[in-house]
Amino acid sequence: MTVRNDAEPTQQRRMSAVPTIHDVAAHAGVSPMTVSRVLAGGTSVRPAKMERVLAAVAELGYRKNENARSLRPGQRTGLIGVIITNVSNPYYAELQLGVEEVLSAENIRLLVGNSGEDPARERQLVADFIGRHVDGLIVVPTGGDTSHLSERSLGSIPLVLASRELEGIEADTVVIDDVKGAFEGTSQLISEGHTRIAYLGNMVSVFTSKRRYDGFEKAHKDAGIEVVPELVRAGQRDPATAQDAMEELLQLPDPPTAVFSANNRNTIGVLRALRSNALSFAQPGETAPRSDIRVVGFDNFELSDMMPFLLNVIEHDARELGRQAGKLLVRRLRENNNDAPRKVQLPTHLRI
Amino acid sequence: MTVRNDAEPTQQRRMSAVPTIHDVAAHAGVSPMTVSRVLAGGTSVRPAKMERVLAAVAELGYRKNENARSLRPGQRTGLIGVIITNVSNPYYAELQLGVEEVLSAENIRLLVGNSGEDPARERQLVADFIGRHVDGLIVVPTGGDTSHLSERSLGSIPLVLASRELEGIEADTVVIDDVKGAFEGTSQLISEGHTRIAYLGNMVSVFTSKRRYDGFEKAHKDAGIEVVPELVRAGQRDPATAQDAMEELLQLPDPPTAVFSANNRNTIGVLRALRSNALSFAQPGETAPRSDIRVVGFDNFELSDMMPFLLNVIEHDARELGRQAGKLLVRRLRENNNDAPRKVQLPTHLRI
DNA sequence: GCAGATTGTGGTAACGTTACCAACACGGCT
DNA sequence: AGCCGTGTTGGTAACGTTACCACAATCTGC
Repeated sequence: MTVRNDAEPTQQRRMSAVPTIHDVAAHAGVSPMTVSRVLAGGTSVRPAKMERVLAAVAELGYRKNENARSLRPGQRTGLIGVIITNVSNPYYAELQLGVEEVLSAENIRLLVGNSGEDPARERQLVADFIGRHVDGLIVVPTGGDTSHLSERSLGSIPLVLASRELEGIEADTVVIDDVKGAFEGTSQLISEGHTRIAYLGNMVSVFTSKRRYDGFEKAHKDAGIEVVPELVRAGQRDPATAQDAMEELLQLPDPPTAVFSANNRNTIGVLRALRSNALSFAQPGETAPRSDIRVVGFDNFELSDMMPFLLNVIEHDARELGRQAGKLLVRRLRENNNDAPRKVQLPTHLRI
Repeated sequence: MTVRNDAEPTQQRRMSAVPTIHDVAAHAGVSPMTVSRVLAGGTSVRPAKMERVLAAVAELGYRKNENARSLRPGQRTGLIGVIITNVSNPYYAELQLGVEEVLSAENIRLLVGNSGEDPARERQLVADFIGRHVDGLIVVPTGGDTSHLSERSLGSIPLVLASRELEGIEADTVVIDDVKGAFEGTSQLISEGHTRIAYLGNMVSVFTSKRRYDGFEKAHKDAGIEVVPELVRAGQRDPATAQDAMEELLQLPDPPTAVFSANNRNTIGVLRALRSNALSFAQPGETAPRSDIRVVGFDNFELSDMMPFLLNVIEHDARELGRQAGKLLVRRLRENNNDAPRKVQLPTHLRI
């Protein structure tokens, strides 16, 4: 039965603070090492002592201090950093949920940060997460300067890029098949006879936007028609600016007959513009607004099926994207290997 | 000019791993203490050395190891745990964003976990976060057993409850004025002449659900009418089950003429049920479904204004709720005081 | 009943950091 | 010249944990 020489302060601390392995050891009358062994799996510990230790753990409500544990060489923190551009976009909230689903099964916790599409903020978050010694990073990159995500900067911390690739960065990546999705959506419009199709999307500097525009363009090319330059509006990041852009398009002398919208923020803006346009021309007594403008939008979103206009969405599974990103990271962590980066591309589906 | 006796392994580590304060010290030709002082604010350090240290920090890309730092007594981790019930509900995603907005300004990072309304999972997350020595907790509690959130269990870790209170737990709390909101929404329906008003919501064991039901009931009482028991459906947690419940109500011999829905998940289910009902009775050629059933729903949600039926929502600001929760926690951390728990109640607004 | 193998246990050190104390240099003062 | 304060610097220890080693306790086989 050992007695700590500094039993007094420990006694005091126990009142308010988290118990340490020393407290458990003293309580069970063993050394801290024995406690550590019991918690590590209980090999080479006499059953009687093991029981005493477990009782002490339960009684004190002891939990390993993960921060102290991870300080020892070769130990992991059990933390990963997740940087998304904006959780308030339900698409990224789903992504976060998918990541958590996979990683919490591995008993890994998430440090979450929103970059808000700001490269400086992303860089700051990465630096902070490295300082906290995360075991890995899952990032939806904003693009621009990527040096903070380079192998030189991250050292041995595995990185998974989600939703967007980055030129010059070799890392596991999960993306969706933007080009094909946009191609199919646009082709649908063309097959219905439309030739003046508007495009609304984010800045082309964003990976997915560029790819979706490429698919939009390819569909035109394959059909032997040309994209109409004055109907292309890129740079809208939220429904409000998208609505403005769409209202502008509707004012044109020769407005588009169909719209391809490259993400859910833009689609919602388009629908709002169409409704305000339809209402301003509505007959008295007519309650349901109508519009003859066909809309196809990338990304599904909640209630897309309840919209008052005909709308087709190119749907894909954001939660699955998060799950896949999580799985790629877990695989890196488990195998600890230097395999070539893996690329996963998830399918899209045009919902009619 | 000191030279580390173990320069060899450090040299090797620097290739792949994160540099330590010793590496910086060696690089700048000073002791680790001087580096620490420079980074702590640079008091009592000769400008020349300070410059050398800062240069070394920049060159090596050194970042404090926050885990090691927080191990010292009296030091904080700069981490707080955020437990929400489900990020895929945009309401809670907004809440998370509001929390982050306030805490990232304080240079505090978020450990985020989803409880999925499962008390056991919540308990597990709390235990884990305590093990990581978070400086504080912001929790949307699921209810049920609350012992893991008791002062005895948390010790000195400050807790802020968001969106829901807990009986028997004394903690800073931010809620919205559920009772008043539900009262106003229901009163609106009653003032329009409705007397057979359905109620759809989550289980009454959930704090907000109970309060919203209370407001619903109070509006009836004040108007001198009675709640119709067979029109009350509680326990739907997602749109699908809410839709089922609403379809059931529509099948009743004497169906409701109005619906009060206690949260956005239920409102969406109600609208889906109304639409499928309207479509099944639609005349050939009629494209816009109609419904005579009046709906008022708690929580605003994106596109609520674009629904094909008349709908009033009781809106409130989830991001502001998150911000307030963050501010309450920051205040506790800063003042380190034992003030009585503060309660903040945010207003709702019936959108007509 | 004893040597030797085997298992169970504790001490020590180290992970990266910083509070505290001691030591040092340097200038100004008697 | 010697003393003392001020300002700057480094050594040491501790935070809570666990790998490694050494030793104690127990169990085999003769």
